[in-house]
Amino acid sequence: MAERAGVSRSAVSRTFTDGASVSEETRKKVLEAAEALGYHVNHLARQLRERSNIVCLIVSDVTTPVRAALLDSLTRRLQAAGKITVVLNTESDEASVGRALKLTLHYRADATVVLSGTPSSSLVQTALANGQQVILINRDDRLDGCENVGVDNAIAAREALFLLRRAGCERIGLLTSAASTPSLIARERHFFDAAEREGLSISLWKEGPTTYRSGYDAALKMFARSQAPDGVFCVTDLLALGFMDAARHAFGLRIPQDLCLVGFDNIEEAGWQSYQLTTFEQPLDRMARHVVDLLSLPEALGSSDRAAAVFEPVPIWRQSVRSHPA
Amino acid sequence: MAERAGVSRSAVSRTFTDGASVSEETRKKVLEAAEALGYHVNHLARQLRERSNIVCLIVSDVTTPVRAALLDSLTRRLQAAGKITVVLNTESDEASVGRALKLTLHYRADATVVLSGTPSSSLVQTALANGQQVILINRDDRLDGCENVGVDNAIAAREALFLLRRAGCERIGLLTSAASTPSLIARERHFFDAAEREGLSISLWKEGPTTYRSGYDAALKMFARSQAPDGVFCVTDLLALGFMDAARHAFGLRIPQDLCLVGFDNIEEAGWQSYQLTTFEQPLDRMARHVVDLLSLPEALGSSDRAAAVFEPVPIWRQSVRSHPA
DNA sequence: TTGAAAGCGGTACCAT
DNA sequence: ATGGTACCGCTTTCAA
Repeated sequence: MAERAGVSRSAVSRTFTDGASVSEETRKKVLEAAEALGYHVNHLARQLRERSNIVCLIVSDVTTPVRAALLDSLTRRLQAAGKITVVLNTESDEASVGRALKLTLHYRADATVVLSGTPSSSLVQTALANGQQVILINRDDRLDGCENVGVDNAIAAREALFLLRRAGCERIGLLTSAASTPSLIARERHFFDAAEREGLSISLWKEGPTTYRSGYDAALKMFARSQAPDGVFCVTDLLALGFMDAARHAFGLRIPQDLCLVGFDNIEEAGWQSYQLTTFEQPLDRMARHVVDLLSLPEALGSSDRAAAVFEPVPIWRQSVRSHPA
Repeated sequence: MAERAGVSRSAVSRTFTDGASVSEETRKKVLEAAEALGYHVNHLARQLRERSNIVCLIVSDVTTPVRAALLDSLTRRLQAAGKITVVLNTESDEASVGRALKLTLHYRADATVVLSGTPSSSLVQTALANGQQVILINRDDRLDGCENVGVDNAIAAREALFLLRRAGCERIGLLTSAASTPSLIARERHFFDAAEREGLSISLWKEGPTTYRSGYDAALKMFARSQAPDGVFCVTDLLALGFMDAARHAFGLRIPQDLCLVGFDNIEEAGWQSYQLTTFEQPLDRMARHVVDLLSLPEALGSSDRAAAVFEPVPIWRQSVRSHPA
């Protein structure tokens, strides 16, 4: 202990606590001694009395552009808010997420933010019981006691359908992945609902994981048969980009003349010259900010308000959809 | 404290310490009580006696594909090794990195891994003095006492030049960004060295940050004048992809007939059908594994060996370079 | 095998 | 404003 500054430990503590009363003189002595000894307050020892200030991020597939972007916003903002961000990189299955969530308990995290995968309800309950705040991002299945922040999939699905119809597409398809995450399922369901309301029939295609490769493979298979679609809503930009590449390079299809494509996420790559994908942007940074707000303002809003914040996706008009029928 | 299990705290501790001697009976009692009370060992309180098990990752530009990939490997492997991974998302300037590094001291991190930016030498020294291990990734400037892991930029630069020459390129260029990170500078320098050895003159272009957009803008400017290059080594895939898009779409250049391009990193996107970029892969996962090894085996290797591990980049042959002169 | 007690690095309360 | 002290949750000697 740095009390070779010739003062008590209390004085040291007060020096590093803002709003405590220390004379300028002792303060200086302490600061000097600290400098000499290379002393730094141990933030984790503080945690023995108060909150730990730790926020755990449970995430999988960090390399996926959307995920990386979300992780970026979140870590930035958490850090700005003075939180300690621990990231738990898991698989997205329930067991892995469960293990990760259990770890957060050992770290005495004040809060856990789940970016991917869904923990079992019982595990969440124990986290909650341990005084932890649990925030789920883009999980449409609400769990009791969790706070949710996500994007409005219904709007995007409806608008996507509108765009394809306005373009005069006659055989509309929906491409999704075999990985059924809540938000993907929601986009699918809302797209079908909207189509049904208009008496349209949609062809559904599910292919592998949510990757570029899956989109590519899907197109390879779809255009190898008769009755291929001329307008497709891909539930993810990554799928859309792969789909577009295969349609163009393997089948010589022109976008948007022969085929219209709508994506979702607005990842960087969607704006690249080779793609110019029309898509919907998730306001990730605003969502991240909201998460931090949720952590900071303890119970400012009524609990019903907190339970679910849904952000409106913003359409990004580029060139993969015609503005009129061909 | 869970001694309503009817045992001492010592017993509880021993139950959760492997290799401690507890009778099966007490063990059971403790476990039951823990279950009932929802008790979880506080890993951060442990740290008051021993090592904290915390590893800090200092990183900027998380959305950049290489960075995200590295972060992914690292977090995965650290977690597998039982480490607690705290990520500090900073800007890459020295001041930000410095602030981040200072934070790691407050968290009593056992080690800090710097993925981007370079901390000042003095700050590193205080971290070292506090018993922290500091590992720098892809910083060619060696700092005293740090361990380094990186990729061999010299080989890649030489090989890139070879590829372009074999393709018969006559006006060879080098595209880099204005952000002079050590590894970018190294690639540039080695490329020039190699060219000089062969008596070749290279045209150098620096453009903005290390992004797709910069590559795009660079091409726009370069092909707007006479004497444009017919073979370019882009120090980063992202630059190469932007460059390729502008060359193709704005100038109708055919790749590789009219223009040969070599990148570096082998990000996912480089393999996409629209690009098929010939590039060099950084063995990120092996590098990540090495980092974890460095953390685990305390002083297994001689300190000179540890000081710098350089991995050989592996060439990824695709279609952006001709195999013979046109 | 078990329990008592000391100490890890802090902060907060209570006197002074 | 300052110092003394108890306590946060856990591990580790040391005796029993």
